[in-house]
Amino acid sequence: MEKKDKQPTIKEIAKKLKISTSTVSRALKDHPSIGLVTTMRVKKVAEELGYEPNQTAIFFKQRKTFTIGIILPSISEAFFSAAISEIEHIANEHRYTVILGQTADDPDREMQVIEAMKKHRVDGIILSAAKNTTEYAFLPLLENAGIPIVFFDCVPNMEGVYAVLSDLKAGLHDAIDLLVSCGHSRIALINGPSSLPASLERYEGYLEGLEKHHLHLYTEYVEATDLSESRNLEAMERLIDLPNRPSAVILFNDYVTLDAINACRKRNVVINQDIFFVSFANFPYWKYMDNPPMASIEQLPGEQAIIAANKLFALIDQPNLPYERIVLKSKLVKSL
Amino acid sequence: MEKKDKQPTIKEIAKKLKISTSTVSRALKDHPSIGLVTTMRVKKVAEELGYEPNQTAIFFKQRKTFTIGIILPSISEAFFSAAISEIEHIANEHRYTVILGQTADDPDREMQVIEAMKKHRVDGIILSAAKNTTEYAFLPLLENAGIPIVFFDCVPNMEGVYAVLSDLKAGLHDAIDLLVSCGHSRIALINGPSSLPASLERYEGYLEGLEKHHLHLYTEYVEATDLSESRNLEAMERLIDLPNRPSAVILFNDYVTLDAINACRKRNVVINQDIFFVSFANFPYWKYMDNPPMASIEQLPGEQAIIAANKLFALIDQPNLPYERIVLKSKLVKSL
DNA sequence: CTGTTAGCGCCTTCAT
DNA sequence: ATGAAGGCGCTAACAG
Repeated sequence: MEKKDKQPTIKEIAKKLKISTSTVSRALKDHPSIGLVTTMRVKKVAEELGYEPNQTAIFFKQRKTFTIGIILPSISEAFFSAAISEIEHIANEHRYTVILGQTADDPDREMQVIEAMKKHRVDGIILSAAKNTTEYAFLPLLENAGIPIVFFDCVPNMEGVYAVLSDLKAGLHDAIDLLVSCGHSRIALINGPSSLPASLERYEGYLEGLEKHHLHLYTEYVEATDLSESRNLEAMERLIDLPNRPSAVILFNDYVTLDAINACRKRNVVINQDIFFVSFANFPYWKYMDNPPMASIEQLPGEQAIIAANKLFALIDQPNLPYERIVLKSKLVKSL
Repeated sequence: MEKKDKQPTIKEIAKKLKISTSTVSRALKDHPSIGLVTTMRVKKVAEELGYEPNQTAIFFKQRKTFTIGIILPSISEAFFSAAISEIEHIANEHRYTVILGQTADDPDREMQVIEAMKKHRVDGIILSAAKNTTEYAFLPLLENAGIPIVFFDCVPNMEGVYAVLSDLKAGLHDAIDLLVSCGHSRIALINGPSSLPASLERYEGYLEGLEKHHLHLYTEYVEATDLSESRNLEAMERLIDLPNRPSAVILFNDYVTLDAINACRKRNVVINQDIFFVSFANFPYWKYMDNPPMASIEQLPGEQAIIAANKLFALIDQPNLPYERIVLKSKLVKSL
């Protein structure tokens, strides 16, 4: 199982030059106290031997791995892969490496991944929590191990953490303002599972929005789905079948919206004519669709990720920054 | 910069129990020669202290990091993020960690990322090469360092490597067969940059397909784009404006297709009526579109990734497997 | 300027 | 069944 590789070490360089390893070590990093000639000679031999410092030894010695972990429910979702992409960029600028973990929204998997990262001695973690994580048992563990963690997007509802998130409520208010200004009063909501904080937030924003415009809350206008395709379709079909069909629907996210669009197609309900959609944008391809939602509430995965990453690197340099909850105002983007 | 963390070590456990570190080390891994009682006592203390083995030390000692690198042009592209997701899964089953690098299709970045991974002493690398990498200068480096590498999707056109790719030509033949069977004879191709092997392969497949059906090759039916939105649009517009406009177009990939769809919309050319598309599938959302291509040549990112990952883990266990080029037959998927 | 020494945490012969 | 000792590759006091 051992690698057969016999990579050159500073020891060999030292032997070859009949000098000490410390001199080699210093020369290699241009330590000022080493003579120019020695430095040159060392570098030459290093070059010849194809020497490369053994990072694993350095990590070990420095007690630092120059590695951060990103943990997400799912890598392949556009929202998250956009985030990873940005974080990788920033990490790269800081000469850090990124290691990756997927939780599939399973709190147990999440715990495992975090423990694995802790074992790897990552210097920090960026986490978008599994949607139904309720206990953050890993927080004291990480705290204890001195590993800073920054949450983003799906963040615990508590003090004493670093978190970056988008303010969904503001987006919802804007959405309802827009719909009302377009003459809508029968506004429905297809929400996500009630277990999610994200769902609660949307619901509250929805209520507040209605209230602000003195619109009545029809309970049959509030649907919930577990985000599966079939449930998404059913939820939309129920709304379509209502005697007083809503004229506008706000949807939990773009994937729900895609299914809702299909439901409308099946029922011959014409989007942006018989019914109007406002969605939470996770889907970068609306501009290619014939019937996009009239507006999307942009959750800015890239921006969230960038802020989270910068915060993490700040924490790695300076571990005792005050806890902070950075809330990005989600922006309403009109597509029509 | 040093972490203040003072995590417990086997030494502390040893001191506490007044036994030697070697005993602790062995007890912790249930070495048969350690008495049951000692083992228990050791484990108990380890538990109490919240001991966790320092992986960086183990990596260092074992000369193995249980880490693999994935290097891709862009993490956020659906094709690649699907691949990452699968690879992360498999790595996880093998108790391996995944580190990530993006090249943005830049050969220099690619080289840097590979060097970084080499420094990290990853146990293996999975690489989808930058689209315009022509020299694979890193191969001897990795060879030398004993780091196995498996290419996937975008692979070097040479012997002596492990590669997984999909057979685009077969897909193209199927596509042309299908189009001809639907009565098309004016079949165009919007290809990618001629520098890409992937473009060449498509072009050859296209020629072969035409030939098979004794169709004439009209040079004006072959467009190329650098994959930018504007070039994609222009290419399609030129085809639309031809006096003998093609009745079907095969497109380099789905993103080109999306733009081509928009070009048609602008020009009031109705898709799946005035003109038909066959694309290479990188886009999982056609089922939600009103005017999808009539068929897609599926490149199976997930499958490619799974095979590549399995191959890599095989190589990590057994470094001298014969070189192999695994070609997946790309499947034509009809959407209409 | 350069060498000596010691040690990071763990594992592994080799003794006992 | 356990301990002692040495070393992985590199760095960083501390001495010269």
